[in-house]
Amino acid sequence: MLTEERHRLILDLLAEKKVVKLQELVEATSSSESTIRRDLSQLEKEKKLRRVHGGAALLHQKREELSVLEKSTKNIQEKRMIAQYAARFVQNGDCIYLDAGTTTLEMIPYLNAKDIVVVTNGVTHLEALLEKDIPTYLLGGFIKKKTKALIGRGALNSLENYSFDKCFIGVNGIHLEYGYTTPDPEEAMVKSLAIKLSRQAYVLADHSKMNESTFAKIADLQDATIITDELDNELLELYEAKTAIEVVKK
Amino acid sequence: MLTEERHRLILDLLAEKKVVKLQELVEATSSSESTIRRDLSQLEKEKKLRRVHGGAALLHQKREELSVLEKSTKNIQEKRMIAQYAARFVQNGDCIYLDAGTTTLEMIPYLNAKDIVVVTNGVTHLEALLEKDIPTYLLGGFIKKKTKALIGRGALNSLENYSFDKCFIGVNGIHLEYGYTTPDPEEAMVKSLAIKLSRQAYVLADHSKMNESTFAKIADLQDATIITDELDNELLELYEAKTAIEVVKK
DNA sequence: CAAAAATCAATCAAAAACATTCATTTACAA
DNA sequence: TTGTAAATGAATGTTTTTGATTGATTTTTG
Repeated sequence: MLTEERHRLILDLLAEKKVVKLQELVEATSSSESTIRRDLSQLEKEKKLRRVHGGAALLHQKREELSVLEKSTKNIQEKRMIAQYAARFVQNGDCIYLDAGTTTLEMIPYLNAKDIVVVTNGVTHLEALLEKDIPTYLLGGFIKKKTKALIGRGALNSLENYSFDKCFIGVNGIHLEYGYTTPDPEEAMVKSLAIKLSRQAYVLADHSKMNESTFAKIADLQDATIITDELDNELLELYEAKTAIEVVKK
Repeated sequence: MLTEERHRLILDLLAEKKVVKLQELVEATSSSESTIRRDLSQLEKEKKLRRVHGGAALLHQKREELSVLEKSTKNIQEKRMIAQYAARFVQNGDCIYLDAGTTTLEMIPYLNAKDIVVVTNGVTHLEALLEKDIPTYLLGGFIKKKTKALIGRGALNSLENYSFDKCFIGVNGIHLEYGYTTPDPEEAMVKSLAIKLSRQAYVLADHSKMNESTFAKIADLQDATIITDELDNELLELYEAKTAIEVVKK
């Protein structure tokens, strides 16, 4: 393949996709990494594109990713730990429901079981899921602007058509007496139904959510297995008396 | 083979392929490398082409890259023109369905009617819709990776719960005999149902789609109003005999 | 924070493509 | 036919391109 051809192909692919990985280009052109790197360097010199770690991007590009990055730096370590732990429960062939929310979003990179199918109400989850080539179904319904979660009657109707091996739900409060809670009743209904439709339900929450309760109840403690990252022994015993609980070690 | 002949052949091949390898020319002309090199040098001097390592390329490859950009920009402008025109049909209080696809996506910035509600199967439409603070419902269903459109039984089920004042559908073919068509049958079903559920349906397509047909039929011509950007008078009359059609002026 | 993995730049030798030269062939007019 | 100029193809040494390798750097992971 001619240099000229490669350059053209690279720019075309880039125009189409906004960002391209080096490996994709290696595949698309059947040439070596070295060659592609040289191409990218040259094209960058010619101001045709911008190199980024792992590939290349269009010159003038939005910084959506940046804002996502900024947003997620805070509790991310803890959430990722929980997410990674939770992802281990997913087995080959499982049909799982992934609740909207950052913790469940973090699970996706660790979903390495084969032949799984994912249903979710989180629009933000889509990109990551498709990136991993996981067949994905989205619930219908009303879009909640702030969280980009699908809620309402449409979401419940959609959900009723499925049943799951496992579901993974993010919550805002876990409380010995009040069970699992979240601030938005509409979201609570979706989470609640997802739990009912699953053979096994997992609730993901970092330690700041323990012994807290918020407005809308999702389910009773015993309806799900808790996955969290910290809990002193005294409380652990109290919770263990009521339901299964997994505490992820740091 | 005559020199003149060879030169003509080279230029023809080049015009067709944009880039041509020296070896290809050697084969095509049954002459030696040296000869072809001389030809290329000469033609370059005459500004008929540009030599590149390994062969030759069209002279204004750079400009042509631009023109690819221009072309896509032009296409976008046509699409935007159609989209802007279509957006005028949306009135205060309307419930509308926006089909997935780039043309309907372009409509969103022009949706300035008040109190409208939008239902869509295009995940990519979401951001723009929320940006404009338009209450939005998403269909459920399976996510088609390439287009990020929601399709399949889930989408149809979701769709059945609604009915619309107007729907705006992108198509790949408009044909006097075969009606509206699109390549993917799954998408066709969704589009078809949306049209059935709407009091008034609009089909958006630039002129390149006119008199074309693709695999899967969506609906008959008379089931929707066509909005396009170019059509000679003769054809216009033929179409007008069958359905309403709006031709957007440049 | 440290280890592991991925990505990167720099270097080098092999392969491909190059310009140049020269002997031979071809075209064509004398 | 013959002379001459243009065109051709082969041979030469040079330059460019390429893919592999190395160790450095960045990013991800635990």
